[in-house]
Amino acid sequence: MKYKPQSFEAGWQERWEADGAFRCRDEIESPKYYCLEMFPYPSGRIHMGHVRVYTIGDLIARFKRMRGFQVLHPIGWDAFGLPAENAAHRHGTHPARWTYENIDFMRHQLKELGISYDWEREFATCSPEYYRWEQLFFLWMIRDGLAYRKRALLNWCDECQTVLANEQVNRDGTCFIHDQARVTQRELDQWFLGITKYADELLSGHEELRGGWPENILEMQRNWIGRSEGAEIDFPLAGGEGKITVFTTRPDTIYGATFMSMAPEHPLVMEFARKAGREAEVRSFVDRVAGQDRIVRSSDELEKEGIFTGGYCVNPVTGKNVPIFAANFVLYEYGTGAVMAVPAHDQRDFEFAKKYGLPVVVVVRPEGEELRAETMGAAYEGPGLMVDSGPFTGRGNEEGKREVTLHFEERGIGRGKVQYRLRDWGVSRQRYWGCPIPVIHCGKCGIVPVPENELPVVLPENIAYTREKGNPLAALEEWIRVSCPSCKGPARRETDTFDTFFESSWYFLRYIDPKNDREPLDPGKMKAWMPVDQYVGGVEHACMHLIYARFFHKYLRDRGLAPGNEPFKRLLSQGMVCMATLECPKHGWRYPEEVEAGGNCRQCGEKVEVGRSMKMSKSKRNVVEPSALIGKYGADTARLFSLFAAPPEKDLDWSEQGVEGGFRFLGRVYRLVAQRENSIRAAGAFRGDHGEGSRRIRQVTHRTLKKVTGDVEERYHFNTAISAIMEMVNFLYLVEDPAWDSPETAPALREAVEILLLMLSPFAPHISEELWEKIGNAGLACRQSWPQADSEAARVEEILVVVQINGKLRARITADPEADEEEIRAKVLADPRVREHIDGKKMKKLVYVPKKLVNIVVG
RNA sequence: GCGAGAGUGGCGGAAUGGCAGACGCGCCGGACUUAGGAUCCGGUGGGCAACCGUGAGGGUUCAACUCCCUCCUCUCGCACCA
Repeated sequence: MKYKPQSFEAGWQERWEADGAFRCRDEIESPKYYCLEMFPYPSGRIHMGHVRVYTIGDLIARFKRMRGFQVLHPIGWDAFGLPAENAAHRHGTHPARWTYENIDFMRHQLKELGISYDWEREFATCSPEYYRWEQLFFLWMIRDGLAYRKRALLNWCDECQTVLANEQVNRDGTCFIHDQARVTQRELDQWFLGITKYADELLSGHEELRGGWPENILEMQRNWIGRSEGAEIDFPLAGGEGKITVFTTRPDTIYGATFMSMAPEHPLVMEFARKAGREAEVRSFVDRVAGQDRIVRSSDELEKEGIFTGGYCVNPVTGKNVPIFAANFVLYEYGTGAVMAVPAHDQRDFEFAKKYGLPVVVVVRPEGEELRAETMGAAYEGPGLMVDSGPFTGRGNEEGKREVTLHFEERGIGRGKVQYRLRDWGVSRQRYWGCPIPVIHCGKCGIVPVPENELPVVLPENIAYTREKGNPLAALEEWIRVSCPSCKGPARRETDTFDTFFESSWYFLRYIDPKNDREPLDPGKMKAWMPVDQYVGGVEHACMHLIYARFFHKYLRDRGLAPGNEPFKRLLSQGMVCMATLECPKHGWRYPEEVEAGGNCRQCGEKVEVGRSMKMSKSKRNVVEPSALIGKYGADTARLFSLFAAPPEKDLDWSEQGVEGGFRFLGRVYRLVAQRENSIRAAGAFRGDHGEGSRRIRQVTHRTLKKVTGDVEERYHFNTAISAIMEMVNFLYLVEDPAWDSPETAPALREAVEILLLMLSPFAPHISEELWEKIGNAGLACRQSWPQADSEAARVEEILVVVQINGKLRARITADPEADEEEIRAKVLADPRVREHIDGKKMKKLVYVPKKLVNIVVG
């Protein structure tokens, strides 16, 4: 009679597989439902974050299946990426082998959790059968002018002889492997995708997503795309040819532009310095700033710094010469990399001007107030009237923005411009373990796309990991040397590979048609199955992945492959899994198993300090191994606790004791049913009430069913759904023994248990199957229809009305559910506790909230 | 600095503007038992009480955890967005 999940969970997993319970046919036979969780990077083993996201997705998938939908619930592997190469360097394992071994292990772990995937659709993005198609997409993008080449600055480590990701650069600007090596900026030709062409649509698409996506994610994307309206203005160079174009959102302040700031990386900076003989000092400033970590450079703490380049340009409206500075806060990647500085009306410029003694000229003043440059303690960034602005003086500054821009357009020295913060997507990576970029470099013809019929360009896997430095592909001469598809002369393959976000930008489409070897995607199937009805994943992908995937989908839509404008109808972004940290004064972070029950370090016996709950991470050792957890409590407990401990979008605090509670609850369910097994089997189907006991049981059953259905379907409040099920179980435990065998109540109890097991099935599927079978049912529980709540049975015979006097709770009365206001009012006023509070006082008001509350205001 | 969130018992958390603390953990008590760290049953915000209690202070309302304003603290994201 003991609940031993280890004795039956694996058996049910085999049964599901054998029955093809989660296989999804291509042909749609009932309303489709596409439930997708963000696919994992095969890092080695799954962690609690995975358990959480896949459990949430599985709950939804299983629920929708029982609701009669044809559910597509696939899984695969985001299998290209840096860690595989790092592992190769560290342990000498080939990235391919490392990756496929990890996949095998993690697949096993996911199966152990009992997630209801259609495994027939599984793929790894590192297989040529997958990536060949994105090579094709890329060729289309080149043809459509969406993919183009541009020089871009990258982190370069001389020791590694390769480009580093931002995360591989230490804070102090050194390499993560060679902490003596200074990371420098190097300009390389890179492939870019013109995502900014879709910037406006990515923004306006939010209208379609509103309601289905969390508002905070949309907000984050909005800020990421960062549309701003302003103007480009040309500043001629003083005493020479050429001009510098700036972007500004404040063309109305042009008369106050007293200097110009440029990004230190801007090529013109050194040019000015050379001409002015200031090369040495400017070079040292530029090197220092460029070497700074990006985070450091963008930090608020960073003091605004700059250096005079030696160059001047001319303010086009005042005609005055303005000095050009290189400044650490100007970003090369945004706008034109140069900013007109208006110290009176921009705080950064103000601080900069004060520091370097540059003139401050007021050109906008708040209405009805004076503003004097000499007495200003900070920039005035608010609205007002334009002053000292030539013909625009006296104009409101909002109006001025438009008129100044118009004026420039007429003179041909400026133009209105919408600028995005979003930048085009650089997809080139100088790495081995990625999808080869299918182009060939020919000395004569330049860049030549690999002909479509020669795809895929297969990533050669027969490489030895002896080479320590650089991209191993670059050393594979036999692979690199090809003849030019165009002139047949000698040429060389591109050795860069794609950013791995490329793979994750369309995998959700490929799941619909994973085996197609004639074309990337069958448009008919796409039309039938897209969009993804529910996408589940972490908030860390709010901007990059989710914007790239939306962009890709829009591009494929334009190519006629993907239907609709948006790929993900609903998004659930789940919170992090956190756990308290344990810190030994001698040994630092401790794993839970490194600490004795009494709270002392196993190694030294010192008292271990229990720290606040933080995101689970190996480095802090505050982790729980899913497999260990499943081994001890079973998959159902792991799942149940993940869903019960917090609502999905909030962070979840892991607690071993909480897990125990979940296990105990499932044990209670198990014993409740297993102990009554024979009685339940013997009971007939429910055919109508037989008295008060039966009615009461059915009332609880159907009220619970109603609540659980609503919580899962409408509110996505899985934790409260579970607590409702717990209440129902508590109730069933209080049912007296004879009732289980009495013909009056047994059928209602049988119905209660069946509904209980079906409700539990998406949360804790294994125990539900086990008990479902135990009470004599043949088919799989997960294939049953979600039960229908009988609202007649759920009806209560009495309602509780709360009585407040002056807003304070003073009494409770019960009434007939059909009672009208008159009856309830009379009943309330007759209540002795109410009389006590109102007698002798003047009744000013009586508020009646139907069937719920009466509030009497007395004076 | 900007942006997004969150502050409710000892803990995780409940509560369409309508009984604050459902459910679970922990703790306390009881039953069963040779035994209990199993199981079952019950109790459990503070205060002797009137009452007081949802980060602090204001406001709106018959009624505020919930709406509005000011502030504090914490978490997350960020590319100083000109």
